Amino acid sequence: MKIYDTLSQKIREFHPLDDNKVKMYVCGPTVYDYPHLGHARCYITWDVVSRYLRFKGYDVTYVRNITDVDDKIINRARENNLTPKELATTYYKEFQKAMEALNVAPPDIEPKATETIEDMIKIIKKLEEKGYAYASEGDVYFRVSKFKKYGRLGKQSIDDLQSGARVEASDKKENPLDFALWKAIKTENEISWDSPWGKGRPGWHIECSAMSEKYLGEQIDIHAGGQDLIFPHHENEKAQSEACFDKDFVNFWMHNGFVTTNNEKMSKSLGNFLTINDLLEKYDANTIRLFILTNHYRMPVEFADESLKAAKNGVKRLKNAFEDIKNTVGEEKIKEAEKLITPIIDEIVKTGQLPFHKIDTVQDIEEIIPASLMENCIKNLKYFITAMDEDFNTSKALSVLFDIASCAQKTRESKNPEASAFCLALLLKLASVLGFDLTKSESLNDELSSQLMELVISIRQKAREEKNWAMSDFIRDELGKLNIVLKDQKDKPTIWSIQD
RNA sequence: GGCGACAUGGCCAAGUGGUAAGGCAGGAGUCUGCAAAACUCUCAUCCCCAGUUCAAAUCUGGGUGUCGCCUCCA
Repeated sequence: MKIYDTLSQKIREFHPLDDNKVKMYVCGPTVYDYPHLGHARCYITWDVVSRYLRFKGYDVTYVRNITDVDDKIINRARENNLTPKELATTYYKEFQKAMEALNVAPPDIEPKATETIEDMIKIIKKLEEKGYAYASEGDVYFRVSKFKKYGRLGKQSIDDLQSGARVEASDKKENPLDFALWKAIKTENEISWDSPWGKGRPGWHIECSAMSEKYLGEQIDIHAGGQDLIFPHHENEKAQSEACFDKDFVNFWMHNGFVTTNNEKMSKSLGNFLTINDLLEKYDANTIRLFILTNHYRMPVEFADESLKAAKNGVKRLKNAFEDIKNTVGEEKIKEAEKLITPIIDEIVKTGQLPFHKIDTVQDIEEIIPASLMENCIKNLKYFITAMDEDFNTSKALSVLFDIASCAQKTRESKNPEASAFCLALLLKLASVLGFDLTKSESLNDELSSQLMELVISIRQKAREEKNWAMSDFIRDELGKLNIVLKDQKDKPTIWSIQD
């Protein structure tokens, strides 16, 4: 598979550094406010990347940190009369809640900056010993001029940066470009830790160098985050880690594009952001995910209500495939189909070939699934893999889901329940690789409501038998107002579902 | 000023030099008591100009427009 690497600005063939183990580090949020759509885009993207790498058989260790100490947290806490820890905890919980609601799988390890201070100090000390860092009035700065490769990731030359003069000049720094590894306390009662340079707290960039090394080692396969982190954050991380460990820090730097509104980046500083909570009131996790994944992860995504609505209807189509087929063939058949297709998917992912050596399995399947349909499923599966192998082309991959859904519906109509279930099983599997859950549906949460619902349906059925269309349509319309949608089926009981 | 992107149908969007995936919306039909869902059919020559080539949305050059980074940001 191929992945675009920001450093080389090229799409390169991906090979893990160590066997099939993938070490992946994603820069997590600074928890000082509600997470917004930009965060959703970012973490959905890396969620899909980690899911797909696992689907491909890689042994992924996914680390995503939480920045729980920094200027913004400290200031915001002060404004609200809270300790930084209290504020960070509040918004960390909000973040977790949002991720769960978006069906973003938790990372394997989620370290917090405040729990990694010791490790940061170790790195800073080493950098100081090696001459890459210097202490100045209790602060410690990274000596940018000593690190020759500085600026390569962000494509900035030190000269240009210096003439840019947007960096904060300070008497404490040898060079305006030098950045803080450690910041001394200014007042006695602010949050701080003891260090060889006195009481203080870490600079922003050092935490990722430390957490990455602590949980994944000195070299990692993938380091990801939003495009806005390329410079200076990732540039600085890279400088610190490589200066400290004398090794290339990261094999593939990956960065996702922004969410924009009115053609402008959605960000906290611009105040034009839409929180995930607000969004979830109107659209569900699948819809938000489809909206995001229709765009390639490196392209900007323009937020528009119309696009979300389009995504919502798209999700409905995929979910209808599941619901229609479940109602026609039953859940048992779908489970059986899942058992049939799993070894096929595994084998194609691994070898690109059908498992011909497992003759028995193939013969069993041939008796149930028509060859042409089988061929179509395999074609789609391979197309999905090819698309995702090309730097995670989710937009292309999604077209496969729609094709399989349509295929499943067609076979359902042609009354081939096994074949239909087989397509559906493939759909569910590939959808889950992209983080969709098509099986989850709104349901009535208590027994009595369900029973009443059955009663209403049977009353309407009586009316229909008596050709009392006025009554039966009235019931259907009124239920519609409650977001309950009825589907009459020929020779089968009416089915209903709750749609948001 | 430096660096990096983007410009494809009504909207969103993929596109690896050989003749435009997919989704949404729209139109026509099948099914249905009517709906809904589903199914079938239908709907573009790719910002402008020049060049390379037998052949370009895809490569080169020049425009025009939009965005991002260079300061906290996913």
